[in-house]
Amino acid sequence: MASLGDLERSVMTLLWDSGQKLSANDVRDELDESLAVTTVLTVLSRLEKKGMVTRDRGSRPHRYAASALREDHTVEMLNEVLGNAGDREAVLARFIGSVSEEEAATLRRILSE
Amino acid sequence: MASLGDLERSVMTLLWDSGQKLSANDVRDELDESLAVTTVLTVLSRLEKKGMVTRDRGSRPHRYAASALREDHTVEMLNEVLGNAGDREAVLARFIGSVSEEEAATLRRILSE
DNA sequence: GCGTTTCTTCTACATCATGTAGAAGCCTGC
DNA sequence: GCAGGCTTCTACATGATGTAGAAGAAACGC
Repeated sequence: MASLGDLERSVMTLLWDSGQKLSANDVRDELDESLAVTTVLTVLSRLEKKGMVTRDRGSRPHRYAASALREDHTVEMLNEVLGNAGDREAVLARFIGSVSEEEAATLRRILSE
Repeated sequence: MASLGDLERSVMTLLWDSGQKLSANDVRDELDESLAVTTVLTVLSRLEKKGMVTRDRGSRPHRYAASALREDHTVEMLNEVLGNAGDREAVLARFIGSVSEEEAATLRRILSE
């Protein structure tokens, strides 16, 4: 569902990182001066349709902001991947095995709370 | 990289579940009688190119098998998602929070080994 | 060996997502 | 009311995927 193209992802990353409402021009300037503003607007519209950004139509340059936390979106993606997984537990087991010792420690800490 | 279309995913699921080398006809029969065999062959070729299946050219109807365990593929996908995640730890923390109590227990067990 | 049947490969097309942007329409401040 | 900035519409190219016919290759029965 919420899979993103490269430019879409760049835009989302910017919105997530900035945590602000940005206009299409802001986005263009931060991302790539050479992009046409209409290109950015198209992408923002598509992201809005996907429910990834909200648009403030009240202010004159419309302003856009990420509609969900980046972490929440990522978790959604993770669950989507796991949804096509067959044996969820087996996958998690294997995933844990692929994780660094620090992360394992973090996970242990979180799980013990 | 290894993202799959619907038909591709169906084929992989079949190959993973069967654990056998299957011919294009086998796949067609199991999946959807109404599919043309050439369609299945095209998909299998594409999957081969993506490195998802191996083809046994020795036997006459060529036979195809999944080239990796389903779990390994899923873990790969998970890591791909996490690669675009920003703060990995934050995501994992949030993910753990979204998991059922049974799964949390399983994770604890795995982590304590 | 040869024709018939079966498989594979090539080629092709439709559709959809995405990147890209011009053209035209719409407001707003002046 | 009008110029300049914004938005919306429309459009096109590319690549992935689903779909499959046509043609070429190989094997099997005889």
